[in-house]
Amino acid sequence: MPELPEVEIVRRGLSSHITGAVCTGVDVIDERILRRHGAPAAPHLDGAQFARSLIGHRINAVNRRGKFLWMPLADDVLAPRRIPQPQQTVALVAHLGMSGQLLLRDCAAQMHGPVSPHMSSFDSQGDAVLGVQSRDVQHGNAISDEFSADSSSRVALALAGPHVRARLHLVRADGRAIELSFVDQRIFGRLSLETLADDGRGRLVPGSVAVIAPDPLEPVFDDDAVVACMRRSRASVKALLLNQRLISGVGNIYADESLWRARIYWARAGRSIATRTLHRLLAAVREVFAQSLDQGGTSFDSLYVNVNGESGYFSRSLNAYGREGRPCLRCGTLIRRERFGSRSSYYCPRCQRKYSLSS
DNA sequence: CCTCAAACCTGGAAGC
DNA sequence: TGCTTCCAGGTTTGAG
Repeated sequence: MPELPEVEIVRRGLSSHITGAVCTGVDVIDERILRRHGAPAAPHLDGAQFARSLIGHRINAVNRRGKFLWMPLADDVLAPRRIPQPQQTVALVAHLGMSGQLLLRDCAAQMHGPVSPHMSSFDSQGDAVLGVQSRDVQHGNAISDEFSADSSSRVALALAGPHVRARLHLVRADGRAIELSFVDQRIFGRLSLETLADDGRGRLVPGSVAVIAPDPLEPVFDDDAVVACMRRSRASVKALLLNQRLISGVGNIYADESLWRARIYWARAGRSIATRTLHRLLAAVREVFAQSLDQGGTSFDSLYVNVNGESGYFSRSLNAYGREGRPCLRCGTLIRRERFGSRSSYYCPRCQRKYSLSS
């Protein structure tokens, strides 16, 4: 499943391929991808609204914090007369959840000539000539379909392939047409449109990102402050690592890997661990991230595929996660698994002592 | 403050 | 073989 390094790999791929591209069409194949996380009945755009808000906008950049990706959109090229509201910049926000993938595909058909800021291929009503398609496959009904004559939900689903939940049609500045598909088997991933606001640290972020802390790869991440916070807490060090309001981007896999690397038992309370050791833990988190990034992202269950559809390779580098009963690669002791809430923690009982030794 | 569990999903694995 | 149940994961929310 995608964690921070995988998301960063996706970000790099997207950034190099679609920065500056204009959205010319949107297919929402399964509206559940548009729901908000958490709140069951939280308001969200329906597929048609989502498509309408996206079409005609230019993707200005691809940013990341933790496991969140967001793409700030340039002023509406369909309504250039509208007064720009710099404080109200909207971004397309994506979270891959457990099984999400963002896949790019070059379209055979290319547009003629470069895309200008005032594309003639859009009409004055703001509708893209390429069409707005939004379907709810669960009900088999086309919500809005300008090509209803030659397309049906069944056709759309067949064209989409398995687990494609949404698709953006993009045209780059060089005129090349590209499809960006959001594929997600388990539908834990999310797509949303959110306005950007200052996060209090001088960075413009979407609302859903404003509530989480910086990730360890950001320059603003403050090791001393985070360690101090951990030293004050009675919570387990693993719970602290997974607390997105303290550190973002660390998931279950990399938490176990980092703890193994720093030789810390997962259930020890933060306040029971020496300041020096906690600094070592943060360093270990970065090392594990860096190692994963070097290898181009990880995949141990083949659900994760990078932006071009290639699988990552990091699975072989896991030292603790998923290795119950197999020898620790440092000391040979068998890796154990313990329940951590409703999930698992893997650790080496020899390298990661429950109580710190004299050191 | 902290922990746990539920809800959201699917499909593979395990149990019968 | 075929059915049912369980489980995994990230995130948010709410109860205790």
